[in-house]
Amino acid sequence: MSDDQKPQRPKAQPVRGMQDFLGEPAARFEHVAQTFRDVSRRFGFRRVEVPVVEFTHVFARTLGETTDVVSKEMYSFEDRNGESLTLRPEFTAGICRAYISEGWQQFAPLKLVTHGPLFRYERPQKGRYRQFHQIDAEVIGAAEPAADVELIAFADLLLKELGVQGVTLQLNTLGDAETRAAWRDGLVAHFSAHKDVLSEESRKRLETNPLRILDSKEAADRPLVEAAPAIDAYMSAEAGAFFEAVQKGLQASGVAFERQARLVRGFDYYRHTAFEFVSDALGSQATVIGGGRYDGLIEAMGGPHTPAVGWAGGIERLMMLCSEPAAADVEVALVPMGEAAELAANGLLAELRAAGFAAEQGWRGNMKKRMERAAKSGARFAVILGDSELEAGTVALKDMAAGTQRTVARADLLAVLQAAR
RNA sequence: GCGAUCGUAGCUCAAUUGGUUAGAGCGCUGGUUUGUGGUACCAGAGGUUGCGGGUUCAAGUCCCGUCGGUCGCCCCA
Repeated sequence: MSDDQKPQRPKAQPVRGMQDFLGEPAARFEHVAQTFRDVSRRFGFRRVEVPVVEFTHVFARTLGETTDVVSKEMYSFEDRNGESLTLRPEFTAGICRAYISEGWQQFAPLKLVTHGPLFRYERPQKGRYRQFHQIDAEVIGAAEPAADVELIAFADLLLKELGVQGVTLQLNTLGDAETRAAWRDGLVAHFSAHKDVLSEESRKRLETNPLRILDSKEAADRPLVEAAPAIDAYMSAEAGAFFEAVQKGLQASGVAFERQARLVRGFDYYRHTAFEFVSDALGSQATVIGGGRYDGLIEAMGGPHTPAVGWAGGIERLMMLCSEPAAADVEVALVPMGEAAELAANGLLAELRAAGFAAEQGWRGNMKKRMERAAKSGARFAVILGDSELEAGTVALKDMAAGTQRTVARADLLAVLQAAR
């Protein structure tokens, strides 16, 4: 690998579409993840960990082998055995694979959350990176509409806790298998009858994925889409009752939503509930959290018939929308002067940290430098410790915001800080 | 995969129709003050102008290529 013949070293640069975070963006990232963990705990969801890499067919099968999603947009490569592996482009397929592999049906119904990096081999652009991050929630093994309600209420509360403004929940149903099939046929008939007016892309979709014509961006398709039959005309009694139950449950939970009859999911293992939390602040990449019921997926992957529902949300997008977190990393900064004080500072730090304080000391520089660093760290208090304080068994406690300073007995410091908390 | 656009200090940007030694602010380091930060003043470090080639007496500036960023198209699980 390293070629010491050549003086030219490779540039230190990230792989295309991958990014490094430090400081404010890193804090926002952590804030989203932290809030997600907290809200998921309140809803009784358990953390699940699954691999970042799976055999390519795990994703290829669920996405449809022939689409260029598979051929072009998955981050795939061969390992040393010539086995085709893929960096996960989404969470659901891997979690379902684990559910089958590990026999997790014994725990059903399972309420699971996870978050972490995902990968898609696309040209990066605004809001889309090759490595990106999502939060994810799934309920596996529950056919009840109550599961959909709880899952959506979870997302709703999360967005509220994050302080995300201007988001609306759009809700639709894709019905059960028969309803969906009948609707699909109805749509194909409708669009085929007006094929000549249809945009070129939508004409292609007519063959591959007719439901997707409904969210075509082409202005030319608008009137046709408006005139297209809604699913309601094809709804079976069971599917209608299910959708009704979800809507009533949301209303009872105080979750606001609006019916969006053109909201669809492309793949045919999706059933019933489909929803998206859509922001008006993000341009074309408007969805912040999207999900739905995928009762057919686990069976399609070779497992037992298992109803399931889930959602995922992009952390980077949520970062852009949430109110900025208050970044107070350090509470107490120690400013020791001289070797003896530096040594003594270690004991103080240990005591403070054991008591739950975020505390640190500057490692270098004269007093001025250390005070500067203390100020930059955002610490509320500076604890100044020099030879005279050591002798007297005291410290100087400075309130950084007020600029006031007083002498405190070393033995009382912890109590004084706790009182000020 | 296709298209547009941009690459100058760690960051944000200057630099006359091509014309001396490529500048500023912020940040960083040190000092004014070897015991006091968030405000002041002084000084310093930091650049092969992304990389390679070409045109020219002369290229940060013009041309070609290449790599990278950004935005869009395709796609969006």
